[in-house]
Amino acid sequence: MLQVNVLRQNTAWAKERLAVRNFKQPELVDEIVALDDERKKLQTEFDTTQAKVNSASKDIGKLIGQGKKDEAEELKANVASFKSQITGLTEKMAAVEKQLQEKIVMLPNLPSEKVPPGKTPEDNVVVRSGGDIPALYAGAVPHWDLIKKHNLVDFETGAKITGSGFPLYKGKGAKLQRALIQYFLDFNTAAGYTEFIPPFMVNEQSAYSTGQLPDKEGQMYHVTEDNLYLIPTAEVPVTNIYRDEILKEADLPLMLTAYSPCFRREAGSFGKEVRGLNRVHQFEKVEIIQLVHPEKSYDVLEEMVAHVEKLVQSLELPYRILKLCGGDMGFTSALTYDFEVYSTAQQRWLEVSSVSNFENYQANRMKCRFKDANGKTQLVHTLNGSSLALPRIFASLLENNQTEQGIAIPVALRSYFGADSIS
RNA sequence: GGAAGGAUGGCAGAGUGGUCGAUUGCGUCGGUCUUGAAAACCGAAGACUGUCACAGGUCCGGGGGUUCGAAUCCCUCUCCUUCCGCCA
Repeated sequence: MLQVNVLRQNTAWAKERLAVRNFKQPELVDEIVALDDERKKLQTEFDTTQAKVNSASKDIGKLIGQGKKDEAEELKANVASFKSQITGLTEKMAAVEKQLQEKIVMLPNLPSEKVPPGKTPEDNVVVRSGGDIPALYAGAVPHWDLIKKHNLVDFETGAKITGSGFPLYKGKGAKLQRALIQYFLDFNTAAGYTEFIPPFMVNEQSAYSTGQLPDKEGQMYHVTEDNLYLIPTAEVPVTNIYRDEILKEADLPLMLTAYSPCFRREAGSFGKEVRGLNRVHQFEKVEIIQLVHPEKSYDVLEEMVAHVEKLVQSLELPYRILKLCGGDMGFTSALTYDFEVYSTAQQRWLEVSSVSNFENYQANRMKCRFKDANGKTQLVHTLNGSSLALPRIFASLLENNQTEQGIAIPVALRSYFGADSIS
């Protein structure tokens, strides 16, 4: 969440920034500042009253020690009036704090100055592209047909076991999936990331810290019996490793990577959008996460984009990198780059990675800080990105590499997959 | 699931109603000494809030209660450890 002090000191600027993402309630900023002022006023009042009680209590202790029972009793009577004031103030403060909290979590992150204006995905800006779109042979088909032909994924049985959107990978399909995961993790750890396998369910607090709650409640599967959520991305458990921690400046940057299945309810899409592996309820993903010094986060964002770009290049896929416009950015992000690969048989771009700088938005919710050179505690900046999401990579590999003989496996993957092709 | 015992500052570990925000040890950071380091000695270090700066307030797993006063007593929740049961 945003820091109230920042809003107080830069109210006009904050509203301007929120307008970039077409945020509809700029008046919330004023309301939040006003509530915080009210909170401070009550707090001061509370503190001075409490101070009186504290000093009286000390005096009572001394008087009893000296055997002056009567004087002690007199003081006790005085304290009683303060107590009722304190009770009233406590109630008021709790009410104000509750309102403040409710409103401040409704504010999304402030977009960075680098975010292009715009409302829809059409307004995203292509910053780079690479790889060649292959010329497919006449009989080329979309990945769902290739999957059938080579018996790689069984959607129907997945639907029988669980429901639609829960693919059952089998045979070479399962092997390819495993090869990709292994390759991605090796690629990330070689670049200095430490590998984790996190819990696949998180509690409320963790989901709240990274911003899935309270905003995107419906996106996650919720196990009500134990009040746990199935993770929509490894970002949630892995970022939360450092919740409520005060790190040393020398610890930064922390570079973390993790494989996990991801569970998303994603209601509302239909048709081509969700055909095959384009959009599913359970998918695999390898994530990279960094916790960094605030001054470095934008450089690190570019590094992470370059890292993912190298990975995509090594898979020999045609890709482009988009800088997301204000209207298309996630709630907690300050700047996001999306990676898309071209799915040649479907003739459409598929998002395979999203790399974001959250600045201190998540860190403020998580209370993740570090001690700087002057001994001051500051919030860290957090970043994350997919490196990479599996299903669409899987789909585009099949589509782009299909020939009349079968499906060619990119060189980088061959030792992991154990073969040059699927035929 | 049953039984018992725990949760205190970076770590270990005292503290069972009043000068305890907390003894001590280790670790950390300064300084002295040293060519440098180690050792030794001296000293400094918690977090949050708040203030121009002080002051003040809050924090001993979370929440609630008793009391003039709670790390300390009571209730409750969570987590951990050990034993039993079950189990990949």
